[in-house]
Amino acid sequence: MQKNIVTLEQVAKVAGVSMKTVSRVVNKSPQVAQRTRNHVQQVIDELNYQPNRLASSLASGRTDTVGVLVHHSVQQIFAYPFFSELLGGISKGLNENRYDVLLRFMDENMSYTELFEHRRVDGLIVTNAPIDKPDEMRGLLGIPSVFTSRIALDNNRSNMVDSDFYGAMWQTLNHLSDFGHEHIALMTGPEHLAIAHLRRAAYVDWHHERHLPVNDALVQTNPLFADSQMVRDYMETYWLQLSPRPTAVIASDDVTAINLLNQLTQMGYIVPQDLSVVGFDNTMLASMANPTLTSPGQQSFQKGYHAALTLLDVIANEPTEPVQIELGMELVVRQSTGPAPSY
Amino acid sequence: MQKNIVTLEQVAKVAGVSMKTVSRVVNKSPQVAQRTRNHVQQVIDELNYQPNRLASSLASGRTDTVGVLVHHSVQQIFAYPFFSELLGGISKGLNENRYDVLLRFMDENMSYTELFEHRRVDGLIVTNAPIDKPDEMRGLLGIPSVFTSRIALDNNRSNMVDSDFYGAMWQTLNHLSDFGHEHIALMTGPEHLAIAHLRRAAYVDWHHERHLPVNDALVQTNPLFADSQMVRDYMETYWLQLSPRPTAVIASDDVTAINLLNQLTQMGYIVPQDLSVVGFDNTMLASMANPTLTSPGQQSFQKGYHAALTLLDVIANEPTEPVQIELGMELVVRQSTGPAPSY
DNA sequence: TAACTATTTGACAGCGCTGTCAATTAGTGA
DNA sequence: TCACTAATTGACAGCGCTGTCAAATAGTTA
Repeated sequence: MQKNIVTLEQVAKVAGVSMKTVSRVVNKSPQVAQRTRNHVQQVIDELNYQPNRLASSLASGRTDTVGVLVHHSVQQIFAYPFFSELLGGISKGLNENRYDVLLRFMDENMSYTELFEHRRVDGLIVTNAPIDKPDEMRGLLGIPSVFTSRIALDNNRSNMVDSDFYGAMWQTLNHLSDFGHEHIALMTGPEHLAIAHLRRAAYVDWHHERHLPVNDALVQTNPLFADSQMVRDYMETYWLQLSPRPTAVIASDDVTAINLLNQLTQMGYIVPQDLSVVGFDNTMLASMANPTLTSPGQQSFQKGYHAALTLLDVIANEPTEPVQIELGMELVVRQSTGPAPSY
Repeated sequence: MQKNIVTLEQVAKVAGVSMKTVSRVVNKSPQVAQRTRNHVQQVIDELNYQPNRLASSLASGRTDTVGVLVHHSVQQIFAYPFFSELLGGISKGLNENRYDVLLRFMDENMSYTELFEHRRVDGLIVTNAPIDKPDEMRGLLGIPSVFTSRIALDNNRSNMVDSDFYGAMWQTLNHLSDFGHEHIALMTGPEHLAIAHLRRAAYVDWHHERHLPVNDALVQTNPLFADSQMVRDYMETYWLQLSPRPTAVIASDDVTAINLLNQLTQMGYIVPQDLSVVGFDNTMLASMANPTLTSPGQQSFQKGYHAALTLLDVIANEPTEPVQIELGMELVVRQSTGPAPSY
């Protein structure tokens, strides 16, 4: 039942040329005489020849494939539009250059470098890199790789396409400040992601610059995509019980913010009259929420697209200096933020 | 600068055994004496040997990789949680069996079979297969493949893991009927997807069974994820202008339904008092909407998971009869549906 | 036409691994 | 200890392609 597989060699024999010439035609090498090319192409079509890409890659050392690694810490990653858009952008950037995506969801005991070391890909794009595994991440610096987030808080030599979270926090705080908010709560996200640290740093710096005191109780870590129960607990501890009560909350992400909105509604509070709520990432969810959600926007698709192009550049040119791109974020103001209530 | 690459041969030489024995150790073949295994493993570790999977695949004919093809018709596919969950399930099913995912977003001139014919994957999972390209889809039947939707309306010999859309429509209509709705509008989705036809068929059959007339004006195709403008146009044509007005709308998907909700709110109508709205797929969006959305739930993660296992089964056992699995859907009732208004 | 350059083509040795199957070694019972 | 079976191991020929580099051919100029 095994179908007869047509190889380069057979095509060459039938066409009466060398394998190398057929190879040139298949790979659209310009240095083949037009007549020869036509003739060989015809034989290829007749025999329905399909090149074996494995053999080709083995011989050439190129796979035209890029590994995309997704860190497990974000179990529900897929339910979050940000990641989907990012992957869409990566995919577009790669496809436009005839590269493919080998997708891998990392779990605890997977190696970040394996895909490359086993020669299955020419390079790696790592999303959601944790900052608590510096050794593993640094192991990637020796191979063509691009991160879509910081892998360490200090400057490092990774190729990186990231968003300006620090600036986004600053914008958000200015916006809330303009509305008269003085006690602003911040849900940073989990410690093992750089965003948590960047947000906290921006928050602290912003307050310092204005000579405002920082109330530590208002700045808390939380898991991404906190569910209703978590959000409820959070509210009860860091909103209802505190005095003075914060008048605004900056959530770690849009899902957490929306769960916050829903819990507040259920508890009989009105947003933004009783409390202003800010999301993060400005995913499609922000405009679907009710009230619609103020949220600083990450250009997720662009981020993925640039990450792809950057990696291809790194693969092709092996730059000696790390390529580090920071994409701007823009605060999109919607209904969930408003003037601070005067308690 | 080229790093010294360690090969099987070198390990064999250093360990003083044959290449084949090293190969056996690497592949965890049971037929290696324990002493030998230990010794070879030690050398492997010392030299930090990394197998070249390309060479291995070329020689063995197995890639341990599966291609996942996503049809382009759904540009925004990635912004829709359903697909993300599906991919998550596929990935889990494959990873558990040490298979990897090669992801490809199809565009007009990509071949569905290429990845397999080029020997880069052992099989294919096709999501969102269109029904208007029967030849291309049937070309896939000769190779190990699984579809996560129907590729044709008639019975066909594809391996398939699908959801019971027909049953879901039936449940939804019963639910609306219980609330007294008699004029129910249906947004089927686009013609080139099987869901549109299945929904329409269920809708018609349901009405026939009850000897109710079918008002063709109420059953309209629409693009998936219809945006605000489209939804507005739809409303103005098929709701406001019709007499009698439909009292409920079954949308093609949750995003369309939510856009519908938002437009209605903006136009000053109240859901479900003025109009009941039903989504489709019961994605995470349904519970985030306000009012929360009644929506028949596809087990998207499970669907992906089963598709993966089915494909691995097909690859391993080449069953002669097509494997066709239909997963149940369950209507999740929330706030967006209620008693029919009496105009 | 000769002499030279530019363009095309081909021979062949790998790329690094696995399948086959025969050879060797270890284990067992009498 | 011997004969026999079971468990281990190894030699070698590919898998199907590309890189290298030399050979052949075509094109150009004087």
